[in-house]
Amino acid sequence: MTTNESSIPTDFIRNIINEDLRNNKNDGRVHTRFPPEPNGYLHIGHAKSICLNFGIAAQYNGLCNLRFDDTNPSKEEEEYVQSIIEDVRWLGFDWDDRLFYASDYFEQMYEYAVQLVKAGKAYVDDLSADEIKEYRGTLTSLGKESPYRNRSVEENLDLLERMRAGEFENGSRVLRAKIDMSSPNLNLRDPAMYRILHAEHHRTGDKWCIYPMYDWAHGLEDSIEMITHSICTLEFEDHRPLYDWFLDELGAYHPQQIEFARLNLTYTVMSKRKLLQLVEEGYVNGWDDPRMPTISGLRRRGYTPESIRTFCERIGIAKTDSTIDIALLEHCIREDLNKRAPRVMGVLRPLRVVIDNYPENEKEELDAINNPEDPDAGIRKVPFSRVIYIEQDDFREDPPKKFFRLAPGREVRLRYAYFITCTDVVKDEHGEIVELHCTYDPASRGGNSPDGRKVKGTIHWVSADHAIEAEVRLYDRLLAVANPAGDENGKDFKSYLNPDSLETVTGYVEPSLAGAAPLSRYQFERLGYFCVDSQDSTKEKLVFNRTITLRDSWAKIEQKL
RNA sequence: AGCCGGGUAGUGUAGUGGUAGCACAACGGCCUUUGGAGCCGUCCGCUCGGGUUCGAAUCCCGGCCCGGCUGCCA
Repeated sequence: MTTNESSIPTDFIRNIINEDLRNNKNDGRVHTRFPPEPNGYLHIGHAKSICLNFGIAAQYNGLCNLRFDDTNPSKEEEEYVQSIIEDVRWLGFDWDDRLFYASDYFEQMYEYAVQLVKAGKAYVDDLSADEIKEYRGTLTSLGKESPYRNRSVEENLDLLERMRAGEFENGSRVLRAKIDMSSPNLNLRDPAMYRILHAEHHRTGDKWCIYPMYDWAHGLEDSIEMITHSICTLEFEDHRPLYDWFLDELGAYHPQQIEFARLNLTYTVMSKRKLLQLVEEGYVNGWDDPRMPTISGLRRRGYTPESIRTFCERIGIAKTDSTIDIALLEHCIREDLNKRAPRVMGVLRPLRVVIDNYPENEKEELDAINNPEDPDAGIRKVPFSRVIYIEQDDFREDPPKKFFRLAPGREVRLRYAYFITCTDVVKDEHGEIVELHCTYDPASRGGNSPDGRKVKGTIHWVSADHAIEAEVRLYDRLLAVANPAGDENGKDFKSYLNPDSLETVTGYVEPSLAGAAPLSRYQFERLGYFCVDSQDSTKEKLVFNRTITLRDSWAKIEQKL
């Protein structure tokens, strides 16, 4: 991909890399990696990490690997592998032939483990999980050594071999690093390196029944791939001494681990556990539900890769725990789509309007500009006729102050069409407005006013006879509060789900939209940006997802009235 | 409580010894055939107390506050 390097703001990680480059550390190489565990779908928080790692590689003329950290077969699945590959690629990044799997290194890791055992730095422990926990001590009390801690190298080697051979049951033994049971850093109190897990691995099948723990595996993966800067999130800060210990004891190539703060977004939950819960308990329709903060959800919602990358650039990188205002994400997609999305007209909540002085059975084609932000986008024809639909919101029988749209006796402009004046309001037996009668000024064709008279409002419309019916899904924030994970009141995040996060309406769109391709994006003038649904839209029945509304300054004015 | 990390406008983020910049948000105005977009402007900040220095957001000491850590998860 092309990266405008000068536009990338600096941050403490790039500062470290600059310094390393100055000192010719790693012979001037920059090599990062994005190492997801294939146990869920990628979300916008991962995008931050992806943009960081791939972005740094691009900026410094380095490389970035895509590596699956598949060390726990009980949680990982091939489905996730595929979705992750698709999502990273969609975001615009490329790893050439450097797609790796931690599981490809299992043999090498085992050999390293044998090396550590031989050096007297690791041992097989027969303690149960509960006992190990007990022996570990607490944040304030020291741990104590396992009675198995001082087995001979020969015995450890034999036991480790038999662990691998499958002689023992799940949980009956672990291989532990022999470090320091009294370390104030709990991670250093003889951490487990291998656990016994008789489980089918999605790539290695039943070849292994012992699997490496994260701390043991991750540094080795980085080392094997000759990573220079191993960037991870803050919660691994306490693990860095362990990362360093393993690599130092082994005398292996030693990348530098650097931690940064993960992304939090207002009105959003980000943990895989919570997202999984939303999917499994049916609060949303799958991982790619357009309300989900997953990459696949954002894609289906209509977000562009560019907008997500811009967002990731603007939020910055630091070590401070922070929560980004979702308004920034929304700003980024509006900004991008404003430049590129073709404009069309669509009416979501139709109100029938009959233009009494317009001839029946007549139809004319009016010119409409495809994108005022892009002169090259050209123009298109929009059909106009005697009966049209306008938005219910664009008419008020009793208009409040500053309401510029249609009202009895008032004149407005129909976008690209004519000036019309409302002459009559038709209601049903419940007093609901069902139809408007208007007259039009033939001299105002195209929306111009030859006599120079001004109208305050311009509204959108579609021709009733020519418009296409479409299902439109109006999305709003999934969560109703800014900090749903806050738990201040001890409430579960699900109690903050927004009951109105999805409203489905049947609307009418102009005929130029016939056959619109899945995932194509449009601005419905005055309403917002909409994207053709990738799953449910067909030639016969269009389905649109609302990506985001336009900024609505009338709503603000109205609020203050 | 022990260890580790962090505190710069409302929210984020630059600035690493020369007196604080950017983005979003908010607010006001201009403009407009989208109450969109754009343009202009306004508001708002260095966690506190000492110290070093001609000079401190930056260095030192102490306090306060926030986050992470007691999986055979990652």
